[in-house]
Amino acid sequence: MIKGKDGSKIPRVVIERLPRYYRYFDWLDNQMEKLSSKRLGELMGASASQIRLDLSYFGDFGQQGYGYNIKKLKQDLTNILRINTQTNIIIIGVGNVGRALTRYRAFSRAGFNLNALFDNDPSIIGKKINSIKVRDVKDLKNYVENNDTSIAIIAVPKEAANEVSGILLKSGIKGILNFAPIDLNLPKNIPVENIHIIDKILALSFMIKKQ
Amino acid sequence: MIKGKDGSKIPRVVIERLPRYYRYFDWLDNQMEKLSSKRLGELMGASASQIRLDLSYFGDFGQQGYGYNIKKLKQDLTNILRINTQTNIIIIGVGNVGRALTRYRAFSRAGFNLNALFDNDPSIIGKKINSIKVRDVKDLKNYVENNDTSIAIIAVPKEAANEVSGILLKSGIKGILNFAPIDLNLPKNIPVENIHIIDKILALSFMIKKQ
DNA sequence: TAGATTGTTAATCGATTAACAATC
DNA sequence: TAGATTGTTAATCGATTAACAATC
Repeated sequence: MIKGKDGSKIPRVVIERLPRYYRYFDWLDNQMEKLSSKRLGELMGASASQIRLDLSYFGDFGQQGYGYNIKKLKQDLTNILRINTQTNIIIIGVGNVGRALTRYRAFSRAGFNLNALFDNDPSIIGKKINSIKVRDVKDLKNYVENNDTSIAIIAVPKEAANEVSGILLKSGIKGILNFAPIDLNLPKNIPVENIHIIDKILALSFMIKKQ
Repeated sequence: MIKGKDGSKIPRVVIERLPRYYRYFDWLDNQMEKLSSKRLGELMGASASQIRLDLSYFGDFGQQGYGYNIKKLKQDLTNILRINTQTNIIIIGVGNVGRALTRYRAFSRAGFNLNALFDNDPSIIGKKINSIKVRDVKDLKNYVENNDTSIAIIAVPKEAANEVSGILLKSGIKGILNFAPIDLNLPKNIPVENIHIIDKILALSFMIKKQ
């Protein structure tokens, strides 16, 4: 269980809102010095109460009568989200999506080091994509066991996703970002975030129809 | 406001779960004939109550003492999510992410027709990507006004995202799938789904740290 | 000091789960 | 018929918002 400043459980919805706060403070930095939860709420489309309660899980960042110092809070969020720490990541599956992520600059800007790529296609194993060698997925377990790796990004077809996630689990991976359109069958102590592109566009499609 | 079978409001969380139900029924089809909400709940990691209540917003699909017929419910979800209808989509921004989406087969499998691409880079305007011509973003408004277009996918840098979404709004787009790491400033009657990859991996990074 | 604004607790709202009559 | 399972209403749980004492 994930605990906040006083040992209380932090709701997952709050954790998932944290990067959004970071985005706002990053944007506001160098524009102004401070702002209140009321003002930030107007900018974000959230209530001032929610902002104060969300942030209070992580620390006492504000000051009565003043508000939040932007530079300071941005720095605190940088630490909380480990943006200032190098985090080693790997990608499994260098098809369409995996290949695009290889070139995704935002990862390195946020402190994520892409260290290895894996695939099962003999025609690309051994080649380099964006100067990173594509390894055989057969070597995945051995690689993760012997190289510090925090997060694995799964970008394989859905038919292969559970086999890959099983290998990652056994190898001691710490977290998984899953792009395969399937729910991974993993114990709930290993954090998983899903990016189901098709689910999003289908929900959109439904909302349009009924509008 | 989006209304269900008896005119009641359908919560957004329920709409966003709908594609997931579709995935399960698609997967179960040809494996078995029927299943109960209890059994489906075990498979999905959800409560039987939630499944029955979620589905009841859209219709009476089950039968007492029997459960849900898989083929029938899959077909019903296909209609509800318009998977059987052609939906015209366009992509704005053919950088890293936009280009990958151009080759994303799952879109056409779910009934989405990618009809046009837009960018502002003179060196790619006029060229073809995956046999679709890249148009000048200056022609975006004119294109959307004169060609039936339901959904626009924004894959431009965050600095350009709000300008693009403003043009789309004025042109009468029906829904937006946004990949830019910024919150679009749009009236709330136009449905938007965000895919913030960096937010997801940062949340994961936090969860790992505190584990 | 007076005004502003925090962090936190209490009240409210909305979503999830439990219970059950209806009925296949 | 008896057992199973639905759709729906009521109870519970969790998240959001409102209120306010503390204090810069």
